[in-house]
Amino acid sequence: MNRQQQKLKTRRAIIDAAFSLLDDQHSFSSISLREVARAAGIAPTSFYRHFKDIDELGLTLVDEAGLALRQLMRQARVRIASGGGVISTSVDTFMEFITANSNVFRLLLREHTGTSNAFRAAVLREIQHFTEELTDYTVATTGLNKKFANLQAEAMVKLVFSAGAGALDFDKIQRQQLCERLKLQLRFISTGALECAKDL
Amino acid sequence: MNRQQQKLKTRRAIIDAAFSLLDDQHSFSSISLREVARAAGIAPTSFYRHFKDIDELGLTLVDEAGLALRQLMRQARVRIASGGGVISTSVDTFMEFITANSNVFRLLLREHTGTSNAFRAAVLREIQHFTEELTDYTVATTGLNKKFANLQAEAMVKLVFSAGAGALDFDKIQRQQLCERLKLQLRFISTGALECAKDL
DNA sequence: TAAATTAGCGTACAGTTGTAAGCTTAATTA
DNA sequence: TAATTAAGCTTACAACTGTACGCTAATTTA
Repeated sequence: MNRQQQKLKTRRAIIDAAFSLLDDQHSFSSISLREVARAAGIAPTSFYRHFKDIDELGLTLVDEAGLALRQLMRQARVRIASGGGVISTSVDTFMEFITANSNVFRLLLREHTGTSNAFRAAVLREIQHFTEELTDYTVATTGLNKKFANLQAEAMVKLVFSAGAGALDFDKIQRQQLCERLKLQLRFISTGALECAKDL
Repeated sequence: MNRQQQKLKTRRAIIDAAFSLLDDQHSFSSISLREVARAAGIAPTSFYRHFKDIDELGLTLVDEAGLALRQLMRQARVRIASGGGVISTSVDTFMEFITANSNVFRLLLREHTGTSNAFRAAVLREIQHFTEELTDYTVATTGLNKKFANLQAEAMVKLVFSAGAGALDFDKIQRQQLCERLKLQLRFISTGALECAKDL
């Protein structure tokens, strides 16, 4: 095995270990460097061969989480193209994501309101990215003016994330109900934005 | 001084100390029992004369934060009664609150997505309380059916809290812009809910 | 007044943390 | 092949954590 390959492999082990340590009871800020090292199967001090400190690892996790989110969006777009309502399909795709990757979503959720400026900024970037793409989509498909489309997209993303946060504590049936409520609320927003645009 | 009075005074000192230690860089889970004791001017072990453990203190903080929030609602209602738009007045009142009590709001925001089930449940209760009151208000003033009024209220509260989270990192001018955007988004929801109710 | 209660303190201890220093060993380079 | 590089290890240390135990002193109760 290559030296570079080995290093990448260990780096991956560290990242995977960190993700595996996150659950409903453990946030990133609550896990220690030593815990991560233990889970990754390396000595505590070896950690420094890969990351300057635990925060640098954290930012890497946020980046990876953002990447997963963007892939999710692409998946949703493919599904929409092959039939099904925009709102319904997007919400379903999102809910599938947080069910399969709850720890990844939890990370974004917590660091969004966390104690590190850098983390908050990183999560915010990902969310804004999400919002921008939705804005463009809305302008293209509905012809709503850009400002309103952006307001609508922002409100929708916030609502979806908020619902996602709630879904983490729910079982399957409760999630189903949550989804239906969310879809109606998103319908309120899209209908309201369109109606308000008339009054300009 | 009474023994009971003295005990209450110390208890208050602990609670105030805990609140004072919260800021953008320090969440409740990141502060230690010893830090709180130090800030309250008591010995670490004396802490246990007042709280079973640090979590019991945390729940007390959440309760107090919820109380402050409910008082805020009453204040908003008084303001609405004496003229001014419902949405505009509520948003302004809310923003004044998080400006003056940012640490209190930060606590709710973080524990809402935190690692303790008890904390999350406690914050959720406060938010639901908030939502219920808004639902009743909406039914009474607009005649919207209860289900839609509840969906509308929930969406609005989520959006307001989400905007509040963003406001914490903003300066005065940015907050002003945020407020205007938020008000428009709330308008979308109220208009949309009304419009969607027609289609029943 | 005597006895009981209790808020608060000091000491102590075992466990955990981040990380500095230097060694080993295997891959890379010259 | 010999010299260099570097990933990972072991050991070590000071700082901090929560909390058990027993004492003191002052208030409350009998």
